[in-house]
Amino acid sequence: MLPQRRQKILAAIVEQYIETGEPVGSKALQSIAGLDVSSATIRNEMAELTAQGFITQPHTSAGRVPTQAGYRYYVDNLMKPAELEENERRRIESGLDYRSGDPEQLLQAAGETLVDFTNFAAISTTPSDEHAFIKNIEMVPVSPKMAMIVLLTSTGILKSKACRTDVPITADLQDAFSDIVRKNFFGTPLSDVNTVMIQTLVASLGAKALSMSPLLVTISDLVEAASVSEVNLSGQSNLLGYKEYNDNAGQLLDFLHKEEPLGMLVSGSGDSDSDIEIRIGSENRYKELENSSMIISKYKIGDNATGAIGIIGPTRMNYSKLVPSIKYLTDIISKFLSDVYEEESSSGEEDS
Amino acid sequence: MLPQRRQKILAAIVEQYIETGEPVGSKALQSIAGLDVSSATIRNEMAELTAQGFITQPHTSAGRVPTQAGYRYYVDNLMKPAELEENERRRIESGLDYRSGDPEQLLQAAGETLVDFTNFAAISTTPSDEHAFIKNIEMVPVSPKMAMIVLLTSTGILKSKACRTDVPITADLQDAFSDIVRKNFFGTPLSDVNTVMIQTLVASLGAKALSMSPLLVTISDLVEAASVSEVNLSGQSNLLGYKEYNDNAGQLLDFLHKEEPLGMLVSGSGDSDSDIEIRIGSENRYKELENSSMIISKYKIGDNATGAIGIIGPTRMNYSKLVPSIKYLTDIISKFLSDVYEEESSSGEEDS
DNA sequence: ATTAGCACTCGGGACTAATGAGTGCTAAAA
DNA sequence: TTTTAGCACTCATTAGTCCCGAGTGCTAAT
Repeated sequence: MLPQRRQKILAAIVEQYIETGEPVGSKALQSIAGLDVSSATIRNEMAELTAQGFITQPHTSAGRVPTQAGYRYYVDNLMKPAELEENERRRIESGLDYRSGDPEQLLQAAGETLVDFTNFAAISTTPSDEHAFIKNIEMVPVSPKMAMIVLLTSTGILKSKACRTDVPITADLQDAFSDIVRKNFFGTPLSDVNTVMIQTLVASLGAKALSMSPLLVTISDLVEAASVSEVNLSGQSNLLGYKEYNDNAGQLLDFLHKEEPLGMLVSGSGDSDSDIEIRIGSENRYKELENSSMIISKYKIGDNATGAIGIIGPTRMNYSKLVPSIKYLTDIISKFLSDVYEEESSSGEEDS
Repeated sequence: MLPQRRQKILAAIVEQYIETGEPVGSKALQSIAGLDVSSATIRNEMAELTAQGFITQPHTSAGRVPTQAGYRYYVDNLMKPAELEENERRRIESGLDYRSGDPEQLLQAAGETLVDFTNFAAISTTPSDEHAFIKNIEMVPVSPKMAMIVLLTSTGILKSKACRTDVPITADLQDAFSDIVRKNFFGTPLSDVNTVMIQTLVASLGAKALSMSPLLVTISDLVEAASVSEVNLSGQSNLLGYKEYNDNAGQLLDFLHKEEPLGMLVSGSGDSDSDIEIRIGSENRYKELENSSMIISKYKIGDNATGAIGIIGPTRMNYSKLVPSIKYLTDIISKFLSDVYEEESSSGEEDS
């Protein structure tokens, strides 16, 4: 634990640097930190902080800049989360519009809101619920040998896909299909639908197997698509403006562009004790992010489904202001989604 | 019309500049242009070309660079579209995968292909067909007071939206709904569905009006969504690499980010005599694009539906190579989509 | 009409000098 | 023992200067 005064100085350095982006020197600190000591004393403390690895100087004759460890210490011990102002609250709320009832849209909107609000890039995932089950499957004929299959899950995710069949689609076929679907899929957890399950089912169909097979494979595809939580990134171009990325912003954008690691980004470390996670610089496991920080917050729907939303920006970001904003946004999302979830859960299995 | 030799020189300048990005001088041209004249003669011609506004020099002691007018003249009169090599063909083809039957996906894939192939940004629109009509509308109950409405158009576009109802959804309601839908919407051109039409319909329902209203409004929304051709942009981050955008790439990306003008970009000038359109620098109506060129190609499905696909990049792009590539890609798209269209058109109105 | 020759221009790189913010250290003061 | 004043030192940054060389435009000869 750092001595009181040194903490104060570190906090002042971090906050000042976050605000101005310039290395901060001992003189400047004198007035900012509210300490009644001379700049020389502060310099001594700063030398200590430097030795301990919390701050560093870009070059000999410059002020100090927080290191990653410095940010970490600040975030863990010194930072006082700011109170959200009323107009900020409103701003966050007004960005979210949840009439549509579609979780994917809500998360998208939440991302956009964060982008507007923070001027960073935002990342969000649609809820993934290991206990989600199939609510409904519909087949909509499109042409003699083509149909749309529509899948709806208990979490409100809707997926659809076109499917070409080998044989013409007749009324009989449709009836048979909805029969099979009703018996085998309704209420089935998404995780239970896999290739083996589909093949076993096809095998059991006997004569109908040939005509049904493509349709069932399509169902499998849809379930797959619905299981994977979608990762959404927006506001990347905001990052271009920050001088810390300067010339190699392209690299970062390219990295963010290929979706694969994004899921990893938010899934992150398993310590679910805290609902908000701050990752600074190389704490992100990717070297492309070594100059970036993420603030990731998990939302919950009921007890099972979870997802995450957060931001990506330069390590020099206003943590104390951003954390409460993201927390607030997450709360709203959780509430919205839980409402719908409740509604749906209570609906039972009524059919027409 | 420029004299033969001057044309040759202009072409050489444009091509050389496109290749190297460096201003090209008289000496260099001597060997490139294949002219057996001295550099002094070439200088005289260059002076003429400069006077005519086709080329310019960045500073007094530098070589020449094509002006916008220079590119234009080159593109209109001098450029010989390159033959596509076999492996380039394959590369384009392999990027497109049209098993899914979903036009939106195909266009998306086409965009990605262009991005990979050209290293520029790609833009594409989904087909818009003024004669498109409603093929099917389904209602899928989700919870007591909530349903998914799914719309399918004759062009294969599928849209869905959640809808909250004021009264619980009963089997009766569902039957009534599909009855109304069948009678009033099936086969209706998208353009015929509008607020007035919906209101008239609601008014005619009498007692059922209250329960149906939200559902019908949702249909209206869906039709709206299906009518508007979606604009897709990808590969923006590629543009960061080009030094012509240097420091203000952010501006361009921001511009491309807000979707609104994108539709305008591709809809463009009405001269439909040529299926491929090249817009150089300020020929694009937006000042953010004054250093960019677009190559836009229109695809057709049957006789009605059209859309566009193209690229955006710095004016210094290899027009003679890109034009045939994009043309080829467009041909493939047209073919793919037309195939499905035929299939669907021939399907008639069979119902289950 | 073409060409050789030449003076001229000017961006960019290399080098130098001056500036000044900020430091670390030392020795005196509290 | 802690704090402070003072001072020499470092080094990024900026401005100034010089020089090089690619490329030009012009003129006079072919």
